[in-house]
Amino acid sequence: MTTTRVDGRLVRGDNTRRAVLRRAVDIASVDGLEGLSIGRLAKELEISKSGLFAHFGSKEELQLATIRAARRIYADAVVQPALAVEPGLGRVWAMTENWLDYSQRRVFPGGCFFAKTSHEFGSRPGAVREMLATVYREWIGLLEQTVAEAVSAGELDADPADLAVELNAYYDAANLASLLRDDHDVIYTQTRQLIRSRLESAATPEAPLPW
Amino acid sequence: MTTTRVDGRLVRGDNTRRAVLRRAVDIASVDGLEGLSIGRLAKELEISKSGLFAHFGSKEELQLATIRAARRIYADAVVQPALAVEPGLGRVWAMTENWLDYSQRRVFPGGCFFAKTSHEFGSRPGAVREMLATVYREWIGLLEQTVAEAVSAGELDADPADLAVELNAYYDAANLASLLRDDHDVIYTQTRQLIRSRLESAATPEAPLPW
DNA sequence: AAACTAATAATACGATCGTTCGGTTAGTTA
DNA sequence: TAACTAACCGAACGATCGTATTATTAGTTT
Repeated sequence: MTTTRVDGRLVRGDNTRRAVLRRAVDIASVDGLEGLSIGRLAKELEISKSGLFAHFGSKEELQLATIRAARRIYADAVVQPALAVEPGLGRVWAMTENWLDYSQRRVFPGGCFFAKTSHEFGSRPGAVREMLATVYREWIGLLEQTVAEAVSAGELDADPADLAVELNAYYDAANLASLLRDDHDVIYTQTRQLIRSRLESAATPEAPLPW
Repeated sequence: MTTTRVDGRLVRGDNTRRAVLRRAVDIASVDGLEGLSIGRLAKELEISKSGLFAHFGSKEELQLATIRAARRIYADAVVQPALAVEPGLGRVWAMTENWLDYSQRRVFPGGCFFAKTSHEFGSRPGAVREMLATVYREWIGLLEQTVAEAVSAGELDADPADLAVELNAYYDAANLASLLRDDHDVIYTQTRQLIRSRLESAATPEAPLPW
């Protein structure tokens, strides 16, 4: 068996690391970054606890790596497909559709990974909270910029910072409702309609409506 | 020393129970209902672990009792003062002010107890999730009814179920932002303004604006 | 083939978890 | 005062937690 080297790392070890993190994000989305225990993770993957541990060096490093892995999955599911749509109201709507799909399809089995973990660590000082806060600011900033492009294009008339916060509020509310209620279709359908209404009230007469 | 009896329970034991739950809601709002450990709770209160445990019989019962205790505190802080305001747009606004104050004043040190624990247990089947789901439905129902009263009074023109969901979305978004950002004043001021705007857009011309 | 390195494993550590059991204290009732 | 009960405590249980140490395997390099 041959292995190649990437950035001085053996591919064998990197595959393990990837498998660990793929499982880790799923576990954490259900049981949190604290409920994500090293022993359980090793048992489910059928590898040794100490071998797994060696990849990260500490629980906190595992948690940080898990957040980075979740961020990549999130970027692939929500952000990148929206960036393929040209700037303007269409992209704002694409971001909305992608986000609600991401929550509804359960890209993470426990719903939005970041809603879950941000609430878990939001009032616990430390590196984990700092990273989650950074991801939060990144995301709101991206949403704000997306709205700002639509304003520049003359398709929306709104304060980008305000509308970004509002859109994000709708997203998270739908995600939380889906955790506590059984009628998921109702929730996401209602949320889509509410956001359409909100965007219509901010759209200029010339704006082509993307729905 | 004399003790009296209430509902067949000695007051001595009930005082202990109350003290335990008062501390429990604070811990859970920061570290979650799972991070709420019996040993830690006993140590902080300087009582024995087994004596504390005997009051509840199981960890899950402690968690359920903690949710009930938090619900009472929430009712006192948010709901009851709003019910003192006469039905209509004024009461809707009172609910909003009380909620944002409840979050901002940190009635629970970790922010909204229910945002925290609902995210923690939302994807974990069991009695705890069921109780949190019930509290959620209660709360949204109350909000919806409050809006409906304002509609009946001719002060708002909106679908009560929709507007209730929207208001709750704004509340939770402010709470989460306050967990991840440092500029709390900005967050709550912005949220108040956003909700005022939303309510003005739904208010009838005759409605007296309560702000 | 020998030397070397990265990846993984075996084992054990002290701490803490929820829970159980048996005893002790405090206070009521007969 | 004696009997009784509710409240509380001390100690221990098996399990699991994160982490450290030491060994072994797999694969590369010379």
